[in-house]
Parts: sequence; C-alpha cells; structure tokens
Amino acid sequence: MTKGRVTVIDIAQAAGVSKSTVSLVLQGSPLVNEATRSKVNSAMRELGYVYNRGAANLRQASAKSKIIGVVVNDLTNSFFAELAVGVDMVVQSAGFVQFLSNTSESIDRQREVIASMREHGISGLIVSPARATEAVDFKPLVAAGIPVVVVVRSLPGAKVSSIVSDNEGGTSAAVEHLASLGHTRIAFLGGFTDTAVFEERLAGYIDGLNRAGLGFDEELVISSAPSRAGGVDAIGRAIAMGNRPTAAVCFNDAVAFGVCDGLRARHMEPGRDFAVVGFDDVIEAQTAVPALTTVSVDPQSMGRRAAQLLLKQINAGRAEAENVTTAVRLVVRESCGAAQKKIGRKMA
Amino acid sequence: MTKGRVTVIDIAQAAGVSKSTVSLVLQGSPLVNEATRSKVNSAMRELGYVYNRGAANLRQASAKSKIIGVVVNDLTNSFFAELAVGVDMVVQSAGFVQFLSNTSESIDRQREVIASMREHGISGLIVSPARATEAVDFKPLVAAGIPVVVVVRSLPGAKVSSIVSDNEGGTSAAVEHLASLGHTRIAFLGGFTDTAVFEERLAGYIDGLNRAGLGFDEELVISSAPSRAGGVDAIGRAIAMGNRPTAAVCFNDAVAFGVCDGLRARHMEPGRDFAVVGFDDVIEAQTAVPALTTVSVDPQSMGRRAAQLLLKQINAGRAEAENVTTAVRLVVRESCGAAQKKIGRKMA
DNA sequence: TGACAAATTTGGAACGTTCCAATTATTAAG
DNA sequence: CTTAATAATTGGAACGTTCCAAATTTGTCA
Repeated sequence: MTKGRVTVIDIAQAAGVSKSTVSLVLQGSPLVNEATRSKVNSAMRELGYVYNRGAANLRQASAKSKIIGVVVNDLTNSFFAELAVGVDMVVQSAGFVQFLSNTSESIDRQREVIASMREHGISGLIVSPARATEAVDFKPLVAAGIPVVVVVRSLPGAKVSSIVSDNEGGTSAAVEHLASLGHTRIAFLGGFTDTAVFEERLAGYIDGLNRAGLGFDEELVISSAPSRAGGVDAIGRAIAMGNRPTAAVCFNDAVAFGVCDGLRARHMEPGRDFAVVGFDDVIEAQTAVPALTTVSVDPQSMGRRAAQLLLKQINAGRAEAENVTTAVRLVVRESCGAAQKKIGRKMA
Repeated sequence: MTKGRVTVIDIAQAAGVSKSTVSLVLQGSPLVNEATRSKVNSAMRELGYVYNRGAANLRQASAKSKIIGVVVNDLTNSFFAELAVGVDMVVQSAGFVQFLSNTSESIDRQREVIASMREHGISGLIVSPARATEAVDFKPLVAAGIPVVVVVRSLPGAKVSSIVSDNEGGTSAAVEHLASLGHTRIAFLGGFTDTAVFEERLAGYIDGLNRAGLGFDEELVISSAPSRAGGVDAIGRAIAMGNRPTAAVCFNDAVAFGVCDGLRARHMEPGRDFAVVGFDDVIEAQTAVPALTTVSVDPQSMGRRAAQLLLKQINAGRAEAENVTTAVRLVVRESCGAAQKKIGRKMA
C-alpha cells in the first residue's frame, strides 16, 4: 500500500505542522501547545507511526540508545535466567530495554555478542563472563566510556564494577552449621577448580572447618562439573571412599540436587542418611523433596542490584568502578537433617 | 582523548582512500583491490573503529537490521530458556543477533517489549505469547511486513506462522502407554484450563482413553498452576479422592516433578506406588530420580526450527504463513513404573 | 602508441531524526 | 496602539552510513 515507512515528515504534513514540532512532541517537550500536541498524537496513531531509534541515535551522539545489554554464560541454568529477570525489572521501569544473549561459556561467542551489542549502541553492559574471560577483554568497552558491571564471577584486574556474592562467607556458614549438627567429616563437592568462584567457596569451606575446630582433609574436596550430572558423579566418588563423609556442602544447588539423586540411587535418603547443603537457592530448592538447605543468593535481587548500579553509572556519565559483594544467608530446610519439616508454614 | 567516535571518514583519511571505498570494504565487496582492502582493515584496527549499524540501517531502508527478536512468556521456566538457546544457535550462524526479552505473562509488558523491538528495527520476531494474547496484537507487525513466528502456544486466527508441538498426539500416547501397563484410573493433572495448549493436551488425554477402551471421568482432570507447586497441589487433591487414580499424565514436566514431590511427602514412591508421566522432556527429566517418563518436545530443536522458518521468511522477503506441528515422542524412563532401570546405559 | 574494456575508486545525495538559531504568534504592560 | 516579553513554531544543518552514476586507473590487443 503505502510506499516507504511513515516518518515524522508524514506526520507533520498530516497534522499541518513542521517536522520540528513533531520531534518536540516525540520528546514530550513542554514547549509545545496542548492542542497541537494532541493533533500530532492522533496523526501518529492514524498513520501507524513507528519511531526510528536508529536515526535518533545518529543525531544525538551522546544520549546513546536505550538498550542495556546482558550477557550470561549459561542461560539453561535457572540461576542466570532469574538473574536476567531481576535485571529486566529495574531496567524496564527506567525505560530501557534489555538485550539478553547467551554465550554458553564460549569466549568466542562472547566476543561476537559483545561486539554486536556495541554496534547497536548499547548504553551499558551487564555480564557474567564466560570461563576463560580475561580482564583485557573489557578494555575497549571501558575505553569507549560504556559502563560495565560484571556479575557472579569476579574478574581480577579489570577496571569495571562488579557484584559478586559473599561466596566465602556462605560456605563457611554452611560448614559451621553442619558441624553444629554433629558432623565431623564434611565434604566439598562439585565445581571446576579453575574458577574464582570455586576458589572462594573452597576458602570459605576451609575457614568454616577451622572455626568449627575440624581438620582439613584434601581428600574430601571432590570437583566435578557444576551441574546435576556432576553432583551424581561427585557423590558416587565420595561414597566409594574408605572413610566416607557424612555430610557435604556443594558447589551449587544443581550439584546438590545431583547429590540427592545419587544418594537415592544408592538407597540413602538425603537429610536422614547424609546431610547436603547447596549454594544459590534457586526456586526449586524450596519445593524439592526434601527441601534443600542452601546458601541463599537470590539471583533476582542480584540482578536488580546490578541493574541499579549500571543505571547509576549511565546517568552519572562516568562513575568510578565499584565492587560490591552481596550478603548471603544460610536457609536451613530439610536436606541437612536439621528436622524442621513443617508443611504449610506460610501461604504457598 | 579523541573527540567524537571513529567514523568511516576517519578510516578513509588514515588509509588514504575515500569513504566509499571503506564502505565497500565493510560490506566485503569483491570490487575492491586486495591491497587497499588490507590497508583499510589495518586502519580500522588501529583506530578502534566500531561499525554504526544505526546509520547503516537508516540508509538501506529495506535490508533492515540484523536483529531478530525473541519474546518468551516465562524465562524462569527452563523450557523457554532452552528454546531460546536453540534459536540462538541458528540465528547466530546466520550472522544475526538475538534480542531476547521476557514478558512474565504480562500482556502489557509484551506490548512494550515488542514496540521497543520494532523501534530498533528487528527483521523478524519469534514469540511465545503471553497468556491473554489475541491474534490482533500482531496485526501491525505483519502489516509492516515483519515476519513473525509464534511458538509453543498457537494463536488461532492470526495470520502468522506457528510452530507448536503435537500436544494431542503426545498425551494420547502417554495415556495409551499407562493403560498398557495395566492402569485403568489415569488422571490428568495441572495446567490452566483457559489456554489452547491445555485444551489440546486434554483432548489427547481423552483420545488416549478412548483408544485404550477406558471411560472418561471428569473428576480425574485436576487443573492447577503449570508449575512445580501446582503439581504438589494437584496430586494432593487427587489422592484425597475416594476412588483414587493410580497413574497420571501431567500437563508438563514441572507439574510432574511437583507430583513426585507430593507423592514422596505422603510416603509414596513415584514409579512404584504411582505412575507419573510428564510433558516437555526438560533436561532434568533424565537425571532426576526416578528419571521422568515424559513426552519429549526438545525445546532446543523447536527453537532451531522456529529460527530456520523465520530466516526463510526474512530471506524470501514475503513468505506465506506456515503452520507446522512438530512431532513428539514418548520417552519411557522410570517414573511410570515400566521397570527399565539401568544405570549407565550410555555415557553420561 | 592508441583505443577500448575491465577493474577500481570516488564524490555527492539520500535515510529519519534532533538540535540550533531564528522566526512568528500571543500576551502583558505602558 | 505600540513595545516588550513570552510562548510556540520552524527551516536548515548535522549525524554515519550506503547507493548511484561518474571518474579514474590499469590492462589488453592490435
């Protein structure tokens, strides 16, 4: 029907004003008369006008687009999905739109995705880096003045803001809790050893052991993929040991669920026959049977905080790199054996 | 340091050619001499050039951007996360970039998100519609010639392509399988009754009952939220019945997991004391204990197909709406009681 | 060497918006 | 009724790219 797309000029013609006036209306400027404003608005509705942000960005070199990019390393892990949801909440209410991409731990894909986002003129980036990411990978971004917030995995040496959870405090608290229940052989299961997160959680594990007056036995840390399957694998190896552990703090909830699966496959009941504690507090943690005792990170609020920090930097124009570690809280449920099984404590 | 951003003109100057030539290089045109091409390329590297897609789109009115939008209704459901991953795979290898957003079942948010995507000039849209979405909501999109592929939930009356799984065939097969194991009272648990998907799966359930020569008892269909918590709730009501069922096909895997949880909370073992079959085949289905018998939809391949269909339409310029329903396959594991528990059938 | 074809390169003129300075319409004050 | 102030509107000129037609260089063949 109509040839090209509808532009401000078409609107201007239809409303009997100039394109400048239409532009003013578009930006909600107070300079324009109420009568003309509504005239223009109805013309836009009538012609089915769509704003061309590309053209707008072109002109206002500084104001940037209203996109903020989010890059995660594993979207199939519900932790990251929820993180993204948290980001989306605050980003959306600030009138921005989220541009989410998944790297599947591929550093090449990460490079591509970030480059593509730059081309589209994102005004900020929230990223959970893929595994082998280096600090220098973000150099060009910060050089270009694009605020970056790194989440979940810290990136030592990078001059960007970061939000990580208190991994060390979390596992430390978990170990102390298990010790207070009488366990003396407590394992640390799952996770790849070459990540900063692993190191931190392991350090907390050792710290908790010390606080509880228990010795550290290297044999009790068993690494594996940080997934459900990895958990099955790890608990298998733990149980095969001569002097087997009676409890475990796991690298994350996925591993913890796998550990529960593995226990059941060997006719042991998690909570009763073996205590397990997770890390993350994904949604399934509370509805699972037995409900998972875990260190609660609340990915959604982490996402919200990351988004807030990023927006602050975007608005400030040029903010200092800020490093925050979010507090973490041990949520005692059933899988650790601290019997407190009550059905329907609160409304579902 | 440098004032504005680096543009083709800066590159041209540095390389001693004209901006047109730089543009040619950018597009990989065969017209340009090898020597000049590399000269230009190194100039770009040196000055840290970033392509401004906004400006490019402005000029080439037709060619559109290289963004394809993906809108899902619940990112925290891993089914959709995996769907998105599938889309990303093919979209990425075609040189497009994915722009993923979540509506959380909010139809308003869906409108906003789609509007925003249009402003950014997406060249195609894949959407799993929020719950109350109407066919007319996509009218403006198709009128503007933007290809749309609806996935998961069909949208009767909309003139857009769609990819849905064979819901009816799936539940039908599930019921027949349970009947072949000797069950005669088979429930249908979970799901909101006001969705097309529910209707289809329910129809398949009834069809399966008929094929197996069993009668349909309305009392045995118990709806609930399509979530883990909803499953717990539904099985609770099923068990409270006088003439209780001995098996259930569930609206989806999340519900099925909830059903398993609910059974255990009542000291019944899924698979042994009660047969449960899910729908979707999310990744956890195979690692869970007991492994979930379920109708496999493979969200990832569904995502891939959706992306392929969309790309086809984008390339064709103006393709007909195509409605495909993807085949579905009953995967028999442990939760239905058909004992075939073998550990380590294949490599993990 | 001259003429012609092929291979490369190149200045504008768009694209749809915002910004600026300048113009015109309206109101208030004298 | 004039003048000044204020409110509202308006034409270009950008922004960074691609496209087109035209210009230039290079190569080929007699």
